[in-house]
Amino acid sequence: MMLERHSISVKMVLMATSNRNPRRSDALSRDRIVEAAIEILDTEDESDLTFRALTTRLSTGAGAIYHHVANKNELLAAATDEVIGRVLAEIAVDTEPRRAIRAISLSIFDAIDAHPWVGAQLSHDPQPAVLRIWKAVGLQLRDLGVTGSAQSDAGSALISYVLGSAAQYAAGARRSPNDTDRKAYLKALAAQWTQRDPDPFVDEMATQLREHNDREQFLAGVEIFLTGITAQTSWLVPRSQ
Amino acid sequence: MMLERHSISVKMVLMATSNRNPRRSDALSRDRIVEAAIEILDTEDESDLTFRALTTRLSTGAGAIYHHVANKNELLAAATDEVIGRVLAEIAVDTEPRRAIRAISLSIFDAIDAHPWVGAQLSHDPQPAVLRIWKAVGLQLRDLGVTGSAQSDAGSALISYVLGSAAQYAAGARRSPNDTDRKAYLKALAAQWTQRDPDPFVDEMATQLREHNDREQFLAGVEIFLTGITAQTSWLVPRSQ
DNA sequence: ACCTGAACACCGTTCAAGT
DNA sequence: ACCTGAACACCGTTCAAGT
Repeated sequence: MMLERHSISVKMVLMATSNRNPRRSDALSRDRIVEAAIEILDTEDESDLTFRALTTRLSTGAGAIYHHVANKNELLAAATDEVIGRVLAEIAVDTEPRRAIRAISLSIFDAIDAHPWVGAQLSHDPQPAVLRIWKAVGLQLRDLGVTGSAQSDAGSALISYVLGSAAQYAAGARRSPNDTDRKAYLKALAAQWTQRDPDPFVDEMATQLREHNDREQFLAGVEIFLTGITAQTSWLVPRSQ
Repeated sequence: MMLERHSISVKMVLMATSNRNPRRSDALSRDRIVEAAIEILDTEDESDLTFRALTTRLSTGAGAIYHHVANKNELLAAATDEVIGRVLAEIAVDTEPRRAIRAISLSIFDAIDAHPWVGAQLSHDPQPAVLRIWKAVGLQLRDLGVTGSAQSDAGSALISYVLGSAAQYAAGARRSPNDTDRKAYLKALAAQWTQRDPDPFVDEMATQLREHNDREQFLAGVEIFLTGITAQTSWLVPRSQ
């Protein structure tokens, strides 16, 4: 509140410099808004992304943001698309489809590890980011010889698995930013399980829950998928071996 | 607004009858609140579940609800647990683990088809419903001979897949309540894909998207899983065949 | 065309006051 | 113990008014 006047003077300085350095212009744009949203989502809590927080950070009015973005949902989708797009673009082109599928899956997992809010977002409404993922996975499946509805089924299965894991993991990761917190969280969750259902079998499951490693378990799941797809494909099309 | 007075008089009638018929008592309880929440979520839009809507339906005050439920998140978790608990309890005990896993997966899929809001909820924070699902799946995997960390990995993979599919499907299903709407939605989404990325390969994917059947594709994914788990298990423990 | 910021129509949650 | 309902501290979104 007390910074209001100060932020105005900062803006005036920026306006002054922008005359000499147009690259540092403070002109509002969709990209700048999305960028600011990502910063807030990464730095603060997911609930801290409000239009009021955005207007403060961008030192502008609410209406100005609506001039570039239709609503909050579109803004969240754009932020998600930006993060996923960046991550998928970085994947090295690999000639071996199975290795490429592992790399794609893992890069999405890591992106959600770094930006937990993306995990929740990816299983919401039409997401442009999901098309990117479908294309990346689909191309590798094609190279693997999986086509037509089999490709659609396999792609759907893998993508649902990746997004499902991501969302599950992100739900916990949001409240445990580091490794120690994560372990404490899993321990508490395991205790909750055994308390809620005092059954020896649940006890065993709780032990596994406590001791598992997220990343390794995620990769184990990808392997189950690849094995399943390969086995089903080789059943139809015998390998040249 | 104008019904305010009327709802009060209705309540007074209920109070009068409750003296003679205690089973129809209007006493507030956690169960009654959860039940009312499920009704609103099923009947109206997800965003229509507000504490004001609840107080109107239960003809009470906001504070009364907070006396039985900690907050909105807990209410949503309880509603989700109620739906999933009901569905899992109905599954016939099947001696063949693979058939049982198919039944469990499908019943969760169908529950989310009937209550799309459950799909979004299941990939949020600690959900008691998720323990139920883990236990149901874990027991079948054990019967299949999968134990220890292999059981944990396989269970995690299957559950992530089921919840991921459910969330993806529910995201679309929320805005297309019937089959005709669903087809129109898929057609629009496919058109969006081809428009956003004019690539022959994306065109093929869009065709598959338009023509696929949700339920069949979901089951195809479960099959890929079962094949993968079986193949990996038989690799380690040769079948007695 | 782009931006401002007050105003609108909501939320979830709290809490003094009642029974 | 259980309930009431006004009040609080927020939201996303709109829109007349400015440049």
